[in-house]
Amino acid sequence: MAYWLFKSEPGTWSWDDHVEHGKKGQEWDGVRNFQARNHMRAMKKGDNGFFYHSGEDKAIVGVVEVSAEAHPDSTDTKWECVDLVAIEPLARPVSLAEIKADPALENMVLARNPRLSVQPVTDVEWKRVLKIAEAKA
DNA sequence: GCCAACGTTGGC
DNA sequence: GCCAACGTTGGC
Repeated sequence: MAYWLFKSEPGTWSWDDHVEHGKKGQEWDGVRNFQARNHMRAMKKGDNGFFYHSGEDKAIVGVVEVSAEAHPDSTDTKWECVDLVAIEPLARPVSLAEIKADPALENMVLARNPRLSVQPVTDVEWKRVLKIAEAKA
């Protein structure tokens, strides 16, 4: 099982928007970046990911699951996307500042390159973020 | 194939 | 609202 992180502006597409789509899944469309696309191609059905809000929130807010592997983006078939289902919100959002302040997470892609819209997350980082959320909930 | 210019993103 | 960083594009 691999872990990922999906970044979105809440004004454009928020966690709440995603939850409303329920269990049928939702295309993670609009990605126009080669690195991000490569990460999506590597995803397998059942992989988990974090949902991160950029802009005002700057925090990881929820957990999603890959419900369909990479396929052409219906908004632009030259690109590809995966489908995601919202699983559950974190016990409490974990902010970018907290991630940067945690020595165990300082090498997270999110801290080093916040502009990449789809990122890999290691097992260690995944567990650490969940622990922080639960510890301070 | 390289490199400069440009546009976009996102944190501050 | 500003500025720095990054990725992409296009000219050579």
